[in-house]
Amino acid sequence: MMASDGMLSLSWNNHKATFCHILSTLREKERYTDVTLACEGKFYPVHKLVLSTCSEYFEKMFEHTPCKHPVVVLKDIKCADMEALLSYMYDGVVSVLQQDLARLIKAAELLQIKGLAVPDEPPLKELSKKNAYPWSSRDDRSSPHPKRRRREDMMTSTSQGSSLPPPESPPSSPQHHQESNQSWDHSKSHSQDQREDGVDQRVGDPVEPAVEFSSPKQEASHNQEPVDESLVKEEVIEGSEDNQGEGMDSRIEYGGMGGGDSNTGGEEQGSKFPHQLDTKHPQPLHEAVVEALAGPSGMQGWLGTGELGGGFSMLEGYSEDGNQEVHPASTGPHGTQQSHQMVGRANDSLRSVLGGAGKGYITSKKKHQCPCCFYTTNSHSHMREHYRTHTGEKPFSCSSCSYQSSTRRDLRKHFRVHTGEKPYSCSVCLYRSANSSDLKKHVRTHDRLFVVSPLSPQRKEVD
DNA sequence: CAGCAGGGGGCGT
DNA sequence: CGCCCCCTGCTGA
Repeated sequence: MMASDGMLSLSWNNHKATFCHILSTLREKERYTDVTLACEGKFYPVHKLVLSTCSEYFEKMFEHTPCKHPVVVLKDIKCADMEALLSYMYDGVVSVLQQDLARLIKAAELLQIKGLAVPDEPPLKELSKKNAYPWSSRDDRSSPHPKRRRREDMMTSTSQGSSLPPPESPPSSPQHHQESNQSWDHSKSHSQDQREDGVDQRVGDPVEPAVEFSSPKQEASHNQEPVDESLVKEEVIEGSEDNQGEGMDSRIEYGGMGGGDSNTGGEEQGSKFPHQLDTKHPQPLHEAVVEALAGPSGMQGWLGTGELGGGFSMLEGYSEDGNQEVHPASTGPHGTQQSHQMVGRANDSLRSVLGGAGKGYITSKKKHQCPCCFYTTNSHSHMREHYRTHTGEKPFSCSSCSYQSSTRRDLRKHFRVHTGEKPYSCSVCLYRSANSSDLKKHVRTHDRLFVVSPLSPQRKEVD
């Protein structure tokens, strides 16, 4: 306490600690929370104030979000990382396994968490000298900021001098932590429903009712076996209200053939903030990601090439509908298949990227980045279609058999099997095909038998 | 080799 | 968004 001219300066000795403690307590009790972060199906009611204070990204997001209690769905951020980051933001400290550090940093950079991804006190001198975000340059990656380095040192050292209890330590296997927190999830989900205003701010879709997030998740959590976790995860992230629209006409009636089960499949609309994120991350998180790939991430097997897609907008909200009911056509352990499919598709996608086929996936700046793989496209509808390869969603059902497809096109193509329609006919023989590709394949057989003389359009048999 | 299916890109509306 | 074209892989005759 200092006094001068009769004025007393009252100092609250442990103000910071108390303040942080109160904030954490408020968060624990979900008091005054005004934003909910949704991550891997978990919901984190938090305070805009804290997020805005700790992240310019969130600050900007809330600036553009008039909604009272938005729900921000963060895709491709592990809930363990999210919890760690929240602990970091609320407590100023977080414990992280060394093997999870790179991934955490990556998440922090995506969210522009001050002190982890960006300096909490930007060096003004450097700002004037270099660009506005010197910490985001590649050069800077090679030499982490003092803040991060200090934190790394702290985290790698066993003596964590913090009096604060360690946060939920990120599990070695990110696929399993979800179980351990399920009861918590449910409480969060229920609290979610208690919010007075139901307008959600979703990364992928700014205006979606909250119930669309929580209900499918709970249903999935209750009904699915642990083995379906990957599937559950997909469901949780996804909303479902648009399902209705597409699902209604998903079963196409061809030639008046019988109806069938109504499918409530569908998809969601485009995203808004991912683009913002892109613009705010002009530099790809290459190094951090590569770092992360060296870790225990399940993606390392196929991400390990270090070849990253252009935008790499992790928060691209390509969540589709939450209706993942197992259709009769889908036999076998769906969840397990799904997991395998995820890897397989990812490999396919990677092959596409690396093989490239001259498409320029890597270098071109495409708008939409699949959150599950490297696939990028300029077309939102193509992305939704592609995303179904990860979710396994097949909203289009054949009215004559149990066939289901992820696209209307495939269903139409399939239905020719029933109708016998073969619109593609060979100009050389009487061959007809229901599939244009098959016709092309067939024509190639002719090409092997005939050559066309440049002087005469007539084909000559060669052998 | 044909049939079927999955998946990506381009283009018009 | 829907449609179309394309390529590819798998399977069975």
